[in-house]
Amino acid sequence: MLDRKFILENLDLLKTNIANRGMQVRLDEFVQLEGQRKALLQQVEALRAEANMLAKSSAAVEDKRAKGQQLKAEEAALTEQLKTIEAQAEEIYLTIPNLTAPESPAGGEECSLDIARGKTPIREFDFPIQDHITLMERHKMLNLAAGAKVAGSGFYYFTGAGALLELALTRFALDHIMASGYTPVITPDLVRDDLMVGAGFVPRGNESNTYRLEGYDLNLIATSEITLVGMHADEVVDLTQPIKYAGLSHCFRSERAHGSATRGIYRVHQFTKAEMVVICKPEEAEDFHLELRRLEQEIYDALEIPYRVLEIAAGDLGAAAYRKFDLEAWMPARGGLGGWGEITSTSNCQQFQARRLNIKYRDEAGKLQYAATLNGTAVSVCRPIIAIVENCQQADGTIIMPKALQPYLPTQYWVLK
RNA sequence: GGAGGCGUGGCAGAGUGGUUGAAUGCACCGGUCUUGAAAACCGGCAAGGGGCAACCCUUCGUGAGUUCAAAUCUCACCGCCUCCGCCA
Repeated sequence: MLDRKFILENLDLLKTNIANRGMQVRLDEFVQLEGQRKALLQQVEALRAEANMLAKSSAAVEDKRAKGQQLKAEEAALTEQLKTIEAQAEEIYLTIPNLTAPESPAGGEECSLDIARGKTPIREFDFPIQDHITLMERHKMLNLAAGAKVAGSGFYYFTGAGALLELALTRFALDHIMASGYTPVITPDLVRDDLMVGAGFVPRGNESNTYRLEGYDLNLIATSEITLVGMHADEVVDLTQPIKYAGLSHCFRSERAHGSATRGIYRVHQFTKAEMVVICKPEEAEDFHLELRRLEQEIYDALEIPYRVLEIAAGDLGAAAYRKFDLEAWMPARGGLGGWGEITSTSNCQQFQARRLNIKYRDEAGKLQYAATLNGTAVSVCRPIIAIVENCQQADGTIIMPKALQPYLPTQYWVLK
């Protein structure tokens, strides 16, 4: 969230920003409610001040009692009104998005800019190619039918080389980012409602893309970003050195897949992900955002997967993101003719998330400031697997694993025959 | 699962109905001293909100309640610790 005062003092800026993001926010109503809230708050506080003074005074107890009870009744009535107004204002407040970087183009998804390419060129195939489902089933790496039987559509089993490939990918990614000072962390896969909201996710209602546990104040996490950032909620953290995590967790998303571009394991309800999170001083955030993007590019260059880098348009940014880069891998069989598919995403949330979660640090002057938070995907397992098996397939149906994964795979899995 | 105990400022730790937003120590900031540092000594130091300001309001795990008045009493919830039971 943004600072309340900042919002009220920069309404035009906010309105332009909301328009650029293609969002609907009841900003005028918010301003009106805030006005009412402050007026009521002042009345309530005046009554409380009077009651406090009375309680501390040396008046006779009987007088105190009579006057005090009267003040308390007045205060209770006004407080009731105040709570209603506050709740209404809060509801809108939570929908106000972060500001947007000047680099982010206005407009929706189609306005995102293709700004860079990976080192690996797109391969020309001189034989009819197969999609990841066919390839993985052939090599007994994937069992979609069993996933559907046991947990429903959108679930799957990784077997044999598939299972080992998940482990190899995550371990490779962790090693790579650990070398840049990221601490590996295995987090809970469940999280309480308040931290979910704090991180910017919606646990309930139509807009929710996440699972909630019936009877518990708990949700399956959509990303370990939630638990990694939530780890420091309500804390004053030491940012002499930035906090850098390499999180490993399962991720759960309830969104439904449809269309040929999402066949197989492109969009699933559960996947394993190695995630990078940085908590730093706001003035360092831009640099770390570039570091996260660089690490992502290094990982997919090493895996020899062709990709492009997108500067994400305002309309496709999450509410918390100030700026976002996506890496999209070339998936040769996607949608039949091949296509780009998102494999990573890195966002600079500036102080937006930290303000919600109350994560602060002490600056050089000793003052408390909100920290900046950033996140980026290292490896979100399913989609890179699609890219690897489709890009590395041979005319005879064998798959040659990227060299970078060899240290993480038994030798008999270096080439899947 | 049974029994008991605890949850106070960045940390440790006093405080059981009214002048306690909270003793004390550590940490931190400023100063004296010192060639410099340390030590010692002096002073400052919770957060959030409202107000031009004086100043006011809120916060002692969370929520509800009792009272003119709650860190302090009651209830519920959350978390932590100890012992017993159960068990990898």
